[in-house]
Amino acid sequence: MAGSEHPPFAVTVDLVILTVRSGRFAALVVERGEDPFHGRLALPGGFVRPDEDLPDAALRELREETGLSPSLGHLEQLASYGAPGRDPRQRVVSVAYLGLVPDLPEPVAGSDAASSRFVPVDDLLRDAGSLAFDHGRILADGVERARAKLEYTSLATAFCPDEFTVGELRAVYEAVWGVELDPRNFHRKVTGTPGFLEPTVGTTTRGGGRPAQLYRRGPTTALMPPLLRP
Amino acid sequence: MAGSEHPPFAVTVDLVILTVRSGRFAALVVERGEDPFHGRLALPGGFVRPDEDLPDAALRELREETGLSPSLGHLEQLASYGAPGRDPRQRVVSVAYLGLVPDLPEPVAGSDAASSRFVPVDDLLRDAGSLAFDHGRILADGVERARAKLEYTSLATAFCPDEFTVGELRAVYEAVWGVELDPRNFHRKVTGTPGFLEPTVGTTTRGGGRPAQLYRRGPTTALMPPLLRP
DNA sequence: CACTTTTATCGTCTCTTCGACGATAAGGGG
DNA sequence: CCCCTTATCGTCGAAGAGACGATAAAAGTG
Repeated sequence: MAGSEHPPFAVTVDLVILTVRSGRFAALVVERGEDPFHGRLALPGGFVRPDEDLPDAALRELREETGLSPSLGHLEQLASYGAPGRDPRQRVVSVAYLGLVPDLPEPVAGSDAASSRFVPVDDLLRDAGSLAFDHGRILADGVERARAKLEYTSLATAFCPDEFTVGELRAVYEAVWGVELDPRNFHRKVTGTPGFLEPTVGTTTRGGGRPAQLYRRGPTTALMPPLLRP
Repeated sequence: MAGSEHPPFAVTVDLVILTVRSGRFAALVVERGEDPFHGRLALPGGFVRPDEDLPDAALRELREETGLSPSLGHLEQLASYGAPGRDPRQRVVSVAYLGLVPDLPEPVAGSDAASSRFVPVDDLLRDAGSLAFDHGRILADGVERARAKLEYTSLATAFCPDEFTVGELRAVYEAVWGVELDPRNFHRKVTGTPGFLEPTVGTTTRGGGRPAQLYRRGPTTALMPPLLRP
């Protein structure tokens, strides 16, 4: 409001990058190479540049830390965290972004953090303090947001490759929610929601059993009615 | 990430304070008394102090601008906005908060902004640019969040006084969503959801017609199944 | 006071959707 | 060929939602 001088703040972006990897819901973390929290795990992130928009900073950090572009997947703002003392060095307000990416060969370690890797969220959240700063809370918020959005959006497909089967999509839901879903009811629901899945010409038999129809993401983003957690 | 010097940022909070006032969904705005945007309407807000947490800054601004404490009502973080150039004076990252308050006698004009008042959101959103800075977008985001949360939470009661009738609650939904709801189905839904409403001893006849049972907020926060917009 | 208007509250009917689960289809491995 | 695995289709019963009729209880009006 006032035109007076403002206090000094640093602004960073932190990234909650989630994927499903061999049946486990996992988040991307880096090992810190300096104090504070030297050697501890942390979310990837970094300072916003003077003339950079917040989503651009998030995309840049994602690219730097993982070599990923979220063209595959999804990136959205999660929340901001600015408690005094959350960074012992200075006052930092961090804008967290939530990204969902398909299972990748390897999180191609970029320049910033050669030590980046995916770790199951259960392990990271088991005890608060396994992550540096307040990253445990940020991760928990991101995980809950992702779990909630699977219910009423088609975002689960962001965890899948370009083409996928209903069974693979179900495995995403089961890993993210940590539950088992009835294959028959799940199949009815996702194939019966117009615009959720678009069948392709191919079928596949990866995974054994009867060959399954391959699908691609459809144009629908909102699931109405939703697919509720049991 | 790096310990190098950070660029200069200012951090502010902006408030989207919503209420339902004589049947209209309205937001609190102030008239700016200085450049830029002198004389234009804007959301209340201000700079975060050096040792102040973000929610504390939001509560302080709310109190300063309206004399309100959100003990009645609800306050949650909405999103952050930090595009370069959104404030022509300097680089500002603003953390927006969403507040829901019951209808008040008058938005007791505080010290900062004697000109604060509630204006129907339709009027404010009709043309982008009716609000200063990017406050039109922030308001739109807050309005959409409020509309969505009425579906699957009991937050509509935050717009009501301590005791209220089912009809008054329905009027909240109708004003926020801009639709008409069937009084019978609505009554069945809200009284049939355990923990949503707790009956009190009294009844009232304000508004004419048959006297109505008075209710208080119940402990339930999540509406399951939700009350969907028509 | 009889009558109309207004709002509240209770019920009924139908349709959709969901969860549980049976049945069949179509691959691979022995 | 038999078995195991996964995919896909169907059926049944219960729950919830929208449409809407019916009754209740006040205030206003002649």
